[in-house]
Amino acid sequence: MNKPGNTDTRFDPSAADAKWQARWDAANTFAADSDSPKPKSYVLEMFPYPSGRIHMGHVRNYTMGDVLARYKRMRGHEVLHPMGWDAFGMPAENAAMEKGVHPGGWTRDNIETMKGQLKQLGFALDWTREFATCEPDYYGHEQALFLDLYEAGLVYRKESEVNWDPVDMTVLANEQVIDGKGWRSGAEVEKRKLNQWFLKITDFAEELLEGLGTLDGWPDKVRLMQENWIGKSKGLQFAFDLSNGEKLPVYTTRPDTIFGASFVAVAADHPVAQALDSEEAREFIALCKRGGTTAAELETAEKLGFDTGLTARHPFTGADLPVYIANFVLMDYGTGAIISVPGHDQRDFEFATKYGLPIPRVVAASADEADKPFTGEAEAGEGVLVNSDFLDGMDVEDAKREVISRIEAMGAGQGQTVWRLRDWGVSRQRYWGTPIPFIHCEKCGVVPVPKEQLPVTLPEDVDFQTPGNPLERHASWKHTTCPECSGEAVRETDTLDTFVNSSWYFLRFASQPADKPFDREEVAKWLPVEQYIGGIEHAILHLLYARFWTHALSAIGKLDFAEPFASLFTQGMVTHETYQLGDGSWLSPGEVRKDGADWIRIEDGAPVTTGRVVKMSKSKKNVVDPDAIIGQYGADAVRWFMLSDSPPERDLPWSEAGIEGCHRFVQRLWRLFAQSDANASGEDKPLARKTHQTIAAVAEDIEALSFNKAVARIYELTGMAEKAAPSASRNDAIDALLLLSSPMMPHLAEEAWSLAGHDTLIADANWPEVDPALLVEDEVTIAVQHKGKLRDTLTAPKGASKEDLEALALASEKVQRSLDGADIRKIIVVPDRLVNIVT
RNA sequence: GCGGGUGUGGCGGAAUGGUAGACGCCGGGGACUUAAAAUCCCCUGAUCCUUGAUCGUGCGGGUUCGAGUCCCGCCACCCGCACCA
Repeated sequence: MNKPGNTDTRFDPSAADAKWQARWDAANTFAADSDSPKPKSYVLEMFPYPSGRIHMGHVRNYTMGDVLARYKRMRGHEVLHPMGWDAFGMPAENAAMEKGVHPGGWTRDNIETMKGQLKQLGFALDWTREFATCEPDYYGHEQALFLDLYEAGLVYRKESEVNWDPVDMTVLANEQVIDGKGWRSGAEVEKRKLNQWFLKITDFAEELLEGLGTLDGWPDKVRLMQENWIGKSKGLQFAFDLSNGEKLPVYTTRPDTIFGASFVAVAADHPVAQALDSEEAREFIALCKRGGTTAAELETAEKLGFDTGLTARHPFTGADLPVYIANFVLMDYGTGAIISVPGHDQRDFEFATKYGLPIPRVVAASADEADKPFTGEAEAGEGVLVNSDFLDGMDVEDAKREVISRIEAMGAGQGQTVWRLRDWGVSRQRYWGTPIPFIHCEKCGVVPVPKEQLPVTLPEDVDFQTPGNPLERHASWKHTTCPECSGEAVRETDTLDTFVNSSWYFLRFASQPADKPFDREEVAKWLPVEQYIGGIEHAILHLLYARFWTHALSAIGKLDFAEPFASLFTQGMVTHETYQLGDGSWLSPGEVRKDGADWIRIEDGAPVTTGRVVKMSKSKKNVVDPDAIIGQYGADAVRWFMLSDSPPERDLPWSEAGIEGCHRFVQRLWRLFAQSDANASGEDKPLARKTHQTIAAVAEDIEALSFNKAVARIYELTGMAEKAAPSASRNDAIDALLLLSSPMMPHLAEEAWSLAGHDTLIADANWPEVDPALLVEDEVTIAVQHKGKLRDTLTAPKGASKEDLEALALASEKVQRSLDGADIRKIIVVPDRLVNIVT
């Protein structure tokens, strides 16, 4: 270390932040070189939607990725750490409607603002690869990929009942309907029939499920959520002979309970139900359709049925089972018809109870409980088969196999796998999205736009004063000629779901040729993403779609790997206390202050109640704007706060006191450096040890993404160095502290590094080497226990023998007092750790 | 209902089955200062008979020389899915 003696003892972020950000930019420090011989690391955070301003959630997400990216660089990796914009989507159109601005202009303005904010935070991003998905040089390639998938038979169009959001006037995917309401608008979703474009994600159901097993770097929670979403179930499909001579296929996962069947039920929109022409039947079907789909309604919905008068012949007993229309049977799962076994399925139990149908027992805990009555609910568990003819005595699994093989032998049905996953409807009746590259011709039908005519670009002159799709209303845009017959034709006016945009952006970051979406070899240099970081809210939608695109592109030979993200980390939210007036209205943190033990509104002293600490949201006004905080404390303090205290997967409660503390530490570390004596000499062994232990531990912590622990260790070493007398060891400790904290506080680290006489950037420095000899202590503290409780601690040389430790422990006065002459039965010695005396 | 997770001081949280509460925040006391800011030092789980001891990681059991950590049974809260046959 070589530092001028008169270094200012205050660190001024307002000068240093901009200075170093400009240096990194000028030197292209963080541009990733695909041809570098170094090992490659791709660190990616979920790219933001340009909603207007960066919020604290972004800051936390990108700070974590940044620390990892900078750390990897210091570890000699060539790091790809890009940033871009998920720039299509409805808020832009809402802004257009509300403020009369163009969605494109609004979006591009937001991008500029937010990019400036990200730059202020000093992220080590490769801005040369930046793109926005709303520009033709991105979405044009997306259209090409969509056509590739079409050629591979993975894109199709069909009329289907869709979830129509009456407020946003658009179609929603199943995944975008939450409790029967639109995920964005919150409006009650209606059913409509429309011609829709679909992606055949179901072709990959098995693959996507199996792939989860290879994703060791993913949280179990997310894998499980995806597994449940894909929803594989194995069972039996077989057909009943109906009394009207028709066949009725049903699906069941419990073929073992077939002898317990007491009725058959079909969905209201099942053909068997639709074919009934009585007035009562039509009324009942209408009643079912009206039934709400919200969680609360489903929970409390009474089981309702309508006896069709038809009967179904049991394949083994020959008994005639009544056929009902039931409101709890879903048309789009299995065959839309079920075989009902009330004894062993709760829904069937409720239904049978209501309509007085028999509830036979066919599974019991043991054979002698074959006639045990039910206690008010169905028993869905394991057991042994009873009252079931040839199945009696078998366990559930054997009985399933037996029934399936007998049904198969009879030719009445077969074992079958059913999935919960549906194909992905990607049509949106929206302007601000990727135009779907197809043309409708009266003569030739639906014709893909030839690739050489891509991109199909959005028209700029559109109006948003009328609801619905502006592309549909545009005077000229949709009128074109058919690529096949050259006759008059119209363009598809639907645009793609924005989840398509985010399903391949990570490929485009890795490789962006002008003439194609990506270069396969170039992509292979970087992918899969080594560490992907984002919010848990994307556990299913985005992550499943992105996996599907990668699997699909791999299947059609465009990629050499199927899974895009080797490791996934889902960070917690940034939360803040909430403030409310007596009338329930929310106040922002800036409007209130603490007055003694109470909280009041600054403006008029009105009493304020403090509420739960919840996710920052505009509606509860508990937001803190990053810009203001950066202006006040500088980027490093904000970054440090984002990493401190809370484990990254948990929520982080923002507090004024917390950021103050971080600011204090920034200054404290700076002061330690500024007030050090560069010419000091001499060794301080304990400090040197602590330094090397810290280097090793911080590296481990960062690799495990345990930033809060890394932060705590840096505090510890700082504290020890502050108290130590000047020495060469102390200067080494300060050097190490600058290096270790440089991924977290890069501006301070650069400033100090340059003042210390380095003419290179600390961003380009290597992670400090650990001296293994200094990792081990030569003296250790030994705990001495008696009766399982700590009685004394003593110091012993590292590696002392059991006998020595035993003797040392027994020599302790405190231990002797505790023993009080009792007989010693046993002494347990854990070397370098403890001695436990048992009496 | 099904599945998963989490419970440790006033708060955020540490702790390979081996000294519970590292580190930070808040709070209290003191130093420096004309004063303030900044900074520094000390204290800060509870209780008691306070040189010390007892209790203490949601609750109840268990395994162990030793349990926040492992096992069994509960409770509370959070998240996901949800008439999926």
